[in-house]
Amino acid sequence: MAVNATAAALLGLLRDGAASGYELAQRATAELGDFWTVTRSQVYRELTGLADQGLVEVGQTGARSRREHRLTASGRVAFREWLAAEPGADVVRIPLLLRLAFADELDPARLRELVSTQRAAHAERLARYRELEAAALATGGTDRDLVTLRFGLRYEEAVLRWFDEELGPGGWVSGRRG
Amino acid sequence: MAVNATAAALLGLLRDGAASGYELAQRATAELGDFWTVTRSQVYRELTGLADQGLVEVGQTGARSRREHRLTASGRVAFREWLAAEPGADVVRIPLLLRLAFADELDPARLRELVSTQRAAHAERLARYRELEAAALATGGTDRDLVTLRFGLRYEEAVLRWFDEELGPGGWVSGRRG
DNA sequence: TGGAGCATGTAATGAGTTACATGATTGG
DNA sequence: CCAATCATGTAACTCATTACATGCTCCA
Repeated sequence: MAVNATAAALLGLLRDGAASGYELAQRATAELGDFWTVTRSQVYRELTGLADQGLVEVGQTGARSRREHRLTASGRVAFREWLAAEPGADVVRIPLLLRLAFADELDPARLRELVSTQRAAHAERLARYRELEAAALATGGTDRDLVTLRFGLRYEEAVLRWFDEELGPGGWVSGRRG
Repeated sequence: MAVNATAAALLGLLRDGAASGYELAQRATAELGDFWTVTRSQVYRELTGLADQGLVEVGQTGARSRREHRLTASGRVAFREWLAAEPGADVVRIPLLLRLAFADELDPARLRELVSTQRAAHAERLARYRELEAAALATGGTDRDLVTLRFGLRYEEAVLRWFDEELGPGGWVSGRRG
């Protein structure tokens, strides 16, 4: 009864109550959105698989062909098994890095532009995370609730520092060295 | 003539000379390995597409069905276009984070184990990056050659700090708080 | 000279994204 | 009552990984 991470995430979300695929996709975005993206299509595909394995139970078809999915006992077991299994390797893919690796053939002005746009995007994310953190703390969030958010915070901070120290004024993108 | 990032990477690597798919896969691992993984199967798939579009030229079939691929003029143009295009969004997927989000249902001892295994893996990577950096500096590597490596360094440093401050002694995984 | 290992490529499968179709609700 | 919007799901496609097959080379 091995499930993949995305299917497992759905099982995890179903602990909060039965749901349609649409709802699950929403829960996923709300609760995991920033560090584990799941699209609706994935949800439906995985739910089909989970139902085939008896890990979720599909209810009657309601309005707008809505089908509610409920976690079964074996679904809960499978979820716990996945939870205790060794996590897979991280996937980190930064399109900007790939371009930097080949930047010898890129016009310097355009390069500076790319870099500054990307930096702005990261700065924005960091700002958002800070707001989320403040909001969580204000409403009594525990460390537990914040671990994943804090990961995001540290990640964005590190990335920004990298931008500024490696690519900023003094870095090779602005033309002083390299 | 829009190409995806992986195909573009192959075009970029082909600037260093014609190559078989196998060789390209090796170059990709050697030169981009740590921040842009490319499998052999991907290489062949993309090469087929690139050949169809006339962006690479396929030579005669040699020993072991080896086919050499050469960058064409339009291939070079397509490469430059990709290079100057806006990079896509980062993909960062950390299976451990997903587990942490659901860790309420995980046995604390097992959780500590998972965390410590993952931490060790990151520490190892950091050490490797540091060696690579030292080696690069020793052989006269410029900042340009080091940007991507430095990204990896900062990333791993940030991740380790996160481990230690959020999950280490005092963090909720070791049971003091939360 | 034959087997270990490298070089080369293919097939099958799984995961993720984009685009599409349609049925209910609801506020104006 | 109808137009906008939300809820729901499907189909088609692209991208990525795993498993497989086979042909050279080379050295013990």
